[in-house]
Amino acid sequence: MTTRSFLMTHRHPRLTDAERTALNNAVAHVREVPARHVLVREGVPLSQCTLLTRGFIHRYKDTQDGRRQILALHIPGDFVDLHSYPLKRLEHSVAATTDVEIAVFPHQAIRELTLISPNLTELLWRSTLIDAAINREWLVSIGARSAAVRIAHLFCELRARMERVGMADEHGFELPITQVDLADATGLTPVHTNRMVRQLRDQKLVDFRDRRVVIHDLDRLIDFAQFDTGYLFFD
Amino acid sequence: MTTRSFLMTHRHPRLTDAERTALNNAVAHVREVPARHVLVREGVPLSQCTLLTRGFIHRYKDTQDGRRQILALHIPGDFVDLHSYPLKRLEHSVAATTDVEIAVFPHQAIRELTLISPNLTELLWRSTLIDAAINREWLVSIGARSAAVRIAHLFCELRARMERVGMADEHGFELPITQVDLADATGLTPVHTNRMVRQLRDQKLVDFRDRRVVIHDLDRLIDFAQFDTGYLFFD
DNA sequence: CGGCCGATTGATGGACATCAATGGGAGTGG
DNA sequence: CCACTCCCATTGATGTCCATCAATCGGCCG
Repeated sequence: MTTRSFLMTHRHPRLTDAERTALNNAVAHVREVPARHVLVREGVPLSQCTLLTRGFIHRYKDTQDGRRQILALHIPGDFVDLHSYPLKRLEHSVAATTDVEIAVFPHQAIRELTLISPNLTELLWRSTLIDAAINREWLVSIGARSAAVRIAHLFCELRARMERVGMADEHGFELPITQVDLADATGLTPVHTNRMVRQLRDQKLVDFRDRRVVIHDLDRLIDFAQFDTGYLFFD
Repeated sequence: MTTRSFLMTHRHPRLTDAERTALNNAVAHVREVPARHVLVREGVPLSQCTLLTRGFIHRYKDTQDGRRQILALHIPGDFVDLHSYPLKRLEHSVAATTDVEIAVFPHQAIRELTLISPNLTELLWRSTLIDAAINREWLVSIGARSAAVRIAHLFCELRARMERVGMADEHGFELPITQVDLADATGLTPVHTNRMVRQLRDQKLVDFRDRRVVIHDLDRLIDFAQFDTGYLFFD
């Protein structure tokens, strides 16, 4: 499977063909993992990274009192835990949200990439920082936005990211996560999440049902959600 | 001033003397900036990074409805916006919380460092990722912890980080920020923040007053705050 | 068919927000 | 040296958003 292009490298026209090839060759193997499987457990020393090629993955942290905070939702094309390369371990866990297919990059292979190409290194570094920018936007959402806006904002973000990899258009996208997941991502209870989802539906802003997000009027949703793509660094 | 060691490189014994020197030589100049001065505005193209050498800096984002979410608090020794190097711009703003002294690193100088030393590159990369880990812990705090615990947790974090640079001990530390800042960092209103600060004081867990955090029993505070240093990657 | 999970809805409670006012300390100008 | 102002801390009263508790329903699967 190493003949296949795992990374959306067309987004990075500055990469040379050699760099592109090296990147694809860094994949040790491809693996399928069933939904809910925990890929990485908090604190465990790691020696490889995961690129998601199919399905959804989330990163999360459990608190002492039994709550779960989802820190990130990943879509195909995302380097889920590239930050484990410089950090050596993660301070959170990683799990498959749905059945997934992943490409495994040994840390050693990434190290070799960084040795041959500062350019590629910067690309990878940048990728981990865009993840961090998304973390910060979620911080703004949870800290300063109302429940309904928070949910709408997340839908906008996921739509924008998924559109980028051809999995969404202005009318919506498949989102195979539960309302419980959505609640854990937005810092709300499942019950209140359900009510807010209903409210957004009633207001005809966005309809999340049957694992699918349907958008009636994207501009109106974006306006409601106070959404600005800037933090996704699509440039 | 380039003879002075700006980075806490003793924390990274793997660096060679040459690397250490190169890092220190990458400083273009040192500058003083008064409290409240905005160092970086959201979205503006950047060509340099800032290392904080004295005082406090915060990173924040203003929302449409006039709220401010503080995304990070920085203490001396922190590379405040190193992520602007791979990202070229920031999606948030950066401001001096107090009067500060900063060391300026041109992106070009950082680029040269990355060309001569993959080792150093990884150190810098790692530094930006630890910042991201802190972002995520704040996400857990705001999303899943009560107001009082949230505040206590932030005090624990700052204490641990400041102890590392000799600015705190088990009994407390100077924290020259206002309750309004604390509120904006924790996603609470200043009024409720004030009540929680008082409650923490009454419970003799931690006393934040007169720009100083006084801790009676650190173990008890850590326990109350559900604080675990793991995410700070002190290893 | 029974059991389980996720979605849904109602009733109630509580944590935190909002509104409003006072007080104190620091800086400024008369 | 004393008003005056401004910012920050503080407190009370009230309101509301979201949490909690509890129950039902539907679909899926063994």
